[in-house]
Amino acid sequence: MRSRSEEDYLKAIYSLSIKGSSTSTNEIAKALTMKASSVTDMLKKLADKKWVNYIKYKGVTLTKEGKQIALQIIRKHRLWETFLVTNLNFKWDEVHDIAEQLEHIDSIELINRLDKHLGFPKFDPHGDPIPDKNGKIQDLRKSQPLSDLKKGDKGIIIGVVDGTSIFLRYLDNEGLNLGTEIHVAEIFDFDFSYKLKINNKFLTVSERVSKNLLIQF
Amino acid sequence: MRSRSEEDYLKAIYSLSIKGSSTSTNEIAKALTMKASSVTDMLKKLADKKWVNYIKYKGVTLTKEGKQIALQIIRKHRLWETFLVTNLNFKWDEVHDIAEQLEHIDSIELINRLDKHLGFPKFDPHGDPIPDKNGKIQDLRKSQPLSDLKKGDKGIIIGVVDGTSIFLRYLDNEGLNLGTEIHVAEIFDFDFSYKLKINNKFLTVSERVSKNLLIQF
DNA sequence: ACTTTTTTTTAGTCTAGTCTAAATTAGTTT
DNA sequence: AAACTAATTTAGACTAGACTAAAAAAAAGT
Repeated sequence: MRSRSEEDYLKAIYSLSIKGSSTSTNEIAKALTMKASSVTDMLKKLADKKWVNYIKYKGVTLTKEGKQIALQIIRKHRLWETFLVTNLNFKWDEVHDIAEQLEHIDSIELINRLDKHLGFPKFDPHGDPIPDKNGKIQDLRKSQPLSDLKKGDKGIIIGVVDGTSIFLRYLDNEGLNLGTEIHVAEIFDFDFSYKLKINNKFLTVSERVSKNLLIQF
Repeated sequence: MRSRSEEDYLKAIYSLSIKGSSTSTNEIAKALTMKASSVTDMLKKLADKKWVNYIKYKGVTLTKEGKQIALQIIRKHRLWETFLVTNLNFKWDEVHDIAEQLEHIDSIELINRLDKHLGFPKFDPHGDPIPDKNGKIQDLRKSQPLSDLKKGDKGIIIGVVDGTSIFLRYLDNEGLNLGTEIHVAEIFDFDFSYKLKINNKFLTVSERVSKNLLIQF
């Protein structure tokens, strides 16, 4: 059995090792808002359980088993987020904290049935890929920021680069939801803002927004 | 904030006070498979938080606030059970352990939306009433055990008296699901077994079963 | 009413997971 | 390479929530 705390650490280590391979004590501490000394303690426990490779002062990596556990937690998190948005009509910026709790519910059968119920989605409402029951992640969906599109291009919104709450709320307000089809009507050279055509209405967004919105390739 | 442990105690005390009003330390210990000394410790903490009225050696009752909390946990438990059975196709005997975890997820918004999604059900798959968001419980559904019916009577299965796993599995196997309409074709005097007509098929059940099945009035 | 049994509480111990403060190691600068 | 700085670990303390064993109170039996 795994404690909730152990799962939080494994997930954090996984996320941090996406960029570089090895992760430092301080990085983990910051990610979990804990003190470095607490992290050291836990890393020893995780190493005893063979979920991480840990060498004093040298940082930490996940073992195969540790990575598999992390992927299953991420799978649960993203499936629950999908459920909350598509079945319970939550906005995509409201679901994170609830999914953070639901991801620790312990039942493989539950999560496989939820997966089926949702139609085996490959991406969550933020556009992040959902690992399958074996931990396999679909090749990243081909996408580019809106700012790479040219006048006349079309595409579908499939995610965001920076998922902060304020930004997601803005998108929601403007009707820029996941799955919305957009059409670049105009690009204004002087400030690189984009005039979009969406369902026969026009909307102009700033350069900043255009760099943050991911459009299906 | 409440810990999972505190919630488990409040729920147990609520369930035990359905019959008698006051509950003893030993009863709680047995219900939670803990030692009496652990229960005493926790009762003091719950009393400090004004969730129970506790007098040494004299047993314990819930305060208004404590009862309200217990009802909300029961509400969550039963709504999740309903979700698992009606949306994810679990059998009614498979859902208890999972609901036991889900009932501690902390989000009022989540549970209200789940309630709406399920169509504001008044009873869970076991036939137990679901408290509403104010903790109100609908008057118990009028029901009687099958053993009270006479030859020729009709009714709908709405619950069970004893919800042990073996029994529920038996029912499932025989096609005796919640909501199934039954018709008493014959009662055999020599052993009080019941011959039922269900969707034009016949099925005989023992006296024991007939006392355990609740039929809508 | 006195003794025995049962129930409940107290006192002290243990573990997981956090913290602070001090010590150690690694990295960087001169 | 010595000295300083930053990162990491160690040592020791704390809390919640469980436990065991012993003491105290209540209930039951004679």
